[in-house]
Formats: sequence, structure tokens, C-alpha cells
Amino acid sequence: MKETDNKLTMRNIKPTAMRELVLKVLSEQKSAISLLELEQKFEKADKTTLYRTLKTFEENKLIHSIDDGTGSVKYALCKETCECNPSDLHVHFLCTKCKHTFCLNDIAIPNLTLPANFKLETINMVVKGICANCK
Amino acid sequence: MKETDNKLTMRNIKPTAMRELVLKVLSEQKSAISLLELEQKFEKADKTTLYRTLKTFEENKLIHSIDDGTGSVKYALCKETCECNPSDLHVHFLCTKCKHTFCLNDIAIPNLTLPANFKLETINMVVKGICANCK
DNA sequence: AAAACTTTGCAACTCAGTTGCATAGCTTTT
DNA sequence: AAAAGCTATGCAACTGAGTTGCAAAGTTTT
Ligand SMILES: [Mn+2]
Ligand SMILES: [Mn+2]
Ligand SMILES: [Zn+2]
Ligand SMILES: [Zn+2]
Repeated sequence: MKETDNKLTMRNIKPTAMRELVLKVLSEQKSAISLLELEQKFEKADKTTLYRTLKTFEENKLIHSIDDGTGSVKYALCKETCECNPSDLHVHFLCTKCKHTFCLNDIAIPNLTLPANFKLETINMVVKGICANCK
Repeated sequence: MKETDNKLTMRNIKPTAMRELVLKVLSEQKSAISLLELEQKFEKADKTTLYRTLKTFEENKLIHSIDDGTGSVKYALCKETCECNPSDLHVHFLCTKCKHTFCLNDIAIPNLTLPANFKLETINMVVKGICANCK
């Protein structure tokens, strides 16, 4: 697990056995994953440990969290260069059929003209519909 | 409460005392309100009744709900003509200072080009930042 | 007035997320 | 190498928004 180790240390995360496993699982996903789903990928793993692992990953910008409105937060790997700045923001897509949540990394969030004296900080944009796999 | 009564019956909601009071409170708000906040506007009111009142209002398109990512759903009156169609969708704004959530009724959600074979159904777009009152 | 339906109020529950705390496992100092 | 100190892990218990079951109160229909 040299490669995985590297990804962790590059984000200033100490590479423990658990963290390597979690990163591996996250890397294998084609869509964003919830804490519960992550838990279920393991035979035996503690929810709290996974929870804190995800928090650590998120704080160190290895992953980003997605609030897709389903009631459970999803997590997905950040691009290598991602610093979670406004310019790294992208649209997310929730398929109403398969319930998968996708990062549309190539779809930037369109510009908006806000009312006078409103200052923009960040935007959450979630598109719901049918994904290419379900179509 | 002739006027309030009318708004309810026009949306096929039987005008009970409680419902009139709830609609009155909702009409007075300048920003969207949560179930808990609604509860606190009354001396003594049952959360369940308010909950179900909001559900009834929402089903009948008197109000719409807003998931602003704070963990508590907000509710705001619909425009008279609103049928909660895609064309009635608008951007919402959450002020990170005063924590108020506003309907930006005049700001339509911008068009997006989705990846091939993705079909759009609806969009939730929440802008976070500083509102005009807090600026 | 009785029967049928709707609304309300209370209590209890669900479920995702979160915290406290003790133990286990490293790392650094002596 | 042992002791001390820090970090990660595991379990249990808690939180808070939302939701459901059920009985009582209120309305409408017959
Ligand atoms: Mn993403
Ligand atoms: Mn609105
Ligand atoms: Zn799908
Ligand atoms: Zn504000």
C-alpha cells in the first residue's frame, strides 16, 4: 500500500491500517458514499472510528462531503489538486432511481447575480434526476 | 380572519383555528422558518400538530420546504400563483451571520448542461454568504 | 342524536450524527 | 529498555430533527 500511504501523508494524515483501508474503499467507489454504506463495506468496523476517519479526511481535504438532501451525508475523494476552494466547487447529481450521488467534476456552478448587498461565500447545487446508467 | 380563511380554502385546506394561526405566523416572516422556530412563536402548541399542519400546507402548495443544509428544514409561503413546478423553483440564500434563510424569488436557477444521458428532474440550489441586513 | 370522519395532543420511537471515556497502540524522552 | 506522553480506536450512551401510533376532542354527514 505504498501509493495509498503516500496520498495520506501528502495530506498530513498519519497512515494507520484503518485509514488505508478506508481510503482504499473510497477510491473504489464510482459514486459518493455515506457513513453507513462505508460501514457496510467492512466485515467488522466501528461506526465511530469510520466517522472520525471521514472527519479527518475531510479536514485535510482528501475527501469532500456532499449534502444531497437525502438525510445522509455522502463523501467522495477530492481531486489531487483540490483545496476545496470556491473554484473547486462542482455540481452534484442525485439519481432518483438508483439513489447514487455523483460528482459532476466537470460542471462548474454557474454564476449568479445576487440581490444588492448580498455577498456570496459558497454554493451547494444538487441536481436530481435520472443518471446515465439508469436511463 | 376572512383573508386568511380564503387563502386556506383556495388551496383546499379546511380552515381550522390552528391553521389560521400558523398561516398568520408564516405570513409575518421575512425569512423561512423551521418547525422548531414555528413552535416557539406560540405560547403553547404541540410540535406534532404544527408538523402536520406544515405537511398539509406543503402538500397543498401553500408553502414550500427548503433544505438549506443546516439540518433543519425551513418553510416559506408560496406565491399565490405557485404550483411548485420547475418554473417556480428559485434560489435560496442562507446567511452565515444571522442564519436566516431567504427565498430569492426573482433569481431563477440557471440552466445547466448535464453529461450525456443524464435527465434533469429538479434542482436544489442554496447560496451561502452574508445577507444585505448583515452587510 | 348517532355515526363517520377529521383534527389535535401526548408519548414514544427512529435514525443520522455526535460525544465521553477507557483501552490499545505508537512515539518520544529519560 | 522502561517510563511517560500522545494519538487512534472501540464501545456505549446521548442528541435532536423528524415521524408514527393512538386515543380524545371537534366537525360533518346521515
Ligand atoms: Mn463532489
Ligand atoms: Mn423559496
Ligand atoms: Zn441512477
Ligand atoms: Zn444575515
